[in-house]
Amino acid sequence: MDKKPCYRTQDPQVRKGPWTLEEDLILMDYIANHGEGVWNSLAKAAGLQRTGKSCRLRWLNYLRPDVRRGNITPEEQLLIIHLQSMWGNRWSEIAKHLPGRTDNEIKNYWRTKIQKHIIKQSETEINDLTIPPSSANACTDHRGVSAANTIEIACSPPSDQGGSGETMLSALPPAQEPNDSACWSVEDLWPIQSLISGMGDDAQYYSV
DNA sequence: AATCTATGCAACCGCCGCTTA
DNA sequence: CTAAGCGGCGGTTGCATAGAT
Repeated sequence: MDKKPCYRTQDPQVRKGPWTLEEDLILMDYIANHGEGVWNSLAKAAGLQRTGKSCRLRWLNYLRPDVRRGNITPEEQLLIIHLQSMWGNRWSEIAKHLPGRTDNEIKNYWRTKIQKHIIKQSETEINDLTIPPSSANACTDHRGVSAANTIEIACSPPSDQGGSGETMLSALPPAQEPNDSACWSVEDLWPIQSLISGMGDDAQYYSV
């Protein structure tokens, strides 16, 4: 527990905000020589004026050599949609099935690309049902995207999906039975393929 | 060309569970 | 048994920039 949250420290020695190239190099160099360890100690030992949490986040999401950056592939996108529909926002679990992708990247991708289209689609369906648009807008924040968190589509907790050696689509868990009255999935609203094709210009990046 | 708006992403925040002394 | 420290997670924010007007 963060009884004394690091970020609230008054210590002027603790830097926050974007990492500099120099800081990146220091962290990478230290981990290359000493390995990952207790992050708070690592930060001090490396001479970084950062919190352990900040170092860990930077390393895991950006500096780690096996981190893959760039466009999400169609296979990855399908997997994200499928796993999110089953597990909800358990990004770390989802990330385990996408080698080289971080939970933060998947989370951002979901919120900025997929969620947006879900809301648009929902609003379209709501309009089709002649429900006043104000109802559909009620769940959007100042960006109009955040509130899809309220779309609770988790159906089952993550379980052992057969190990991490599986390749993308072969790792797809069996689809949930739609007759679970307490749960529903993205697929219940529209087919995944139509979701992708509905992404318009974005779809050009996902063509196989 | 200048201004406004939307978008993407890196990083921060706060909470929780586990471990250890 | 309990308190403190740490790692980890999900949600949120702020900034840079691309695109629209």
